Amino acid sequence: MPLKVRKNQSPDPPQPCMLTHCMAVISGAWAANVIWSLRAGPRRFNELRADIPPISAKVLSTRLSELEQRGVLSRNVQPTSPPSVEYMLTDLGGELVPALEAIVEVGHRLKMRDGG
Amino acid sequence: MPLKVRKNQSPDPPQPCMLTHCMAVISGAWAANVIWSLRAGPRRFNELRADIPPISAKVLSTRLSELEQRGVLSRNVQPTSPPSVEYMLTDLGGELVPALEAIVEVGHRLKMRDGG
DNA sequence: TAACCAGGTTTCCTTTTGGTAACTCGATAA
DNA sequence: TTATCGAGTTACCAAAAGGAAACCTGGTTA
Repeated sequence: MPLKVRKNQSPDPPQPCMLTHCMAVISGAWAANVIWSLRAGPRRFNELRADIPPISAKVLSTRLSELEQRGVLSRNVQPTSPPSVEYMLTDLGGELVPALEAIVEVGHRLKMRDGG
Repeated sequence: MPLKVRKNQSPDPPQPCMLTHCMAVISGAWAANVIWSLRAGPRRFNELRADIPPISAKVLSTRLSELEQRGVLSRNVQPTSPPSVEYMLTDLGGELVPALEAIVEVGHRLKMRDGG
């Protein structure tokens, strides 16, 4: 007879929806790094490029508008000349920081395990 | 004069390396969901497919071998007939669970914000 | 002896992604 | 009047990733 699919303690909805939803926010290339860079305060476009060396202007720009649109960060144009633009985490974005810290924690152990 | 790139409190190495490293583990399609499904105990291949309906056999299979190779989960063949295969989190994999819980937390608020 | 089971793998195709490099804009400095 | 700056955008391209569906294996059951 076919094996039974055992009940799992964790019902699929609603948790994994949230998981999927939030993973979508931090999954794009460099998205987590952008948030990480902003956790210590506001940064300008070119500062972020310097923080995250391999990122291209195109991808950074894409990522910033996605994150802004999702309410994770805010974009503030300073009326200087030339205008400079500062990005900073919103309250919501700030809530991602502990999650990323937990991820960094695990990063350490993964590193120890397969890289010395 | 050109704007200065301000020092950020967070040095780029070594933290974002860890972040990038660990994000790579949980970034593949459905990787986080697989870990989430396993957090309550071992599951078989077809159980995982049932837990995560839109996942294809190919992607699940790919994801499982990546996660095994990275030491996040273990694969145990039961000598039954036909043999059944159980996957479960390793200790290392278990350490990802709090990180995912933090992410789910934020998922809730993101949902409230842009979806009601 | 034909069909079914678990647990995959293979093939093929489409979509998504990210990278490079060149270009834009309005304002200011040389 | 030409170059420079910050902050992007655009066009183009290559690679990677994911989905669908068919196939495989060895043992079992109808």
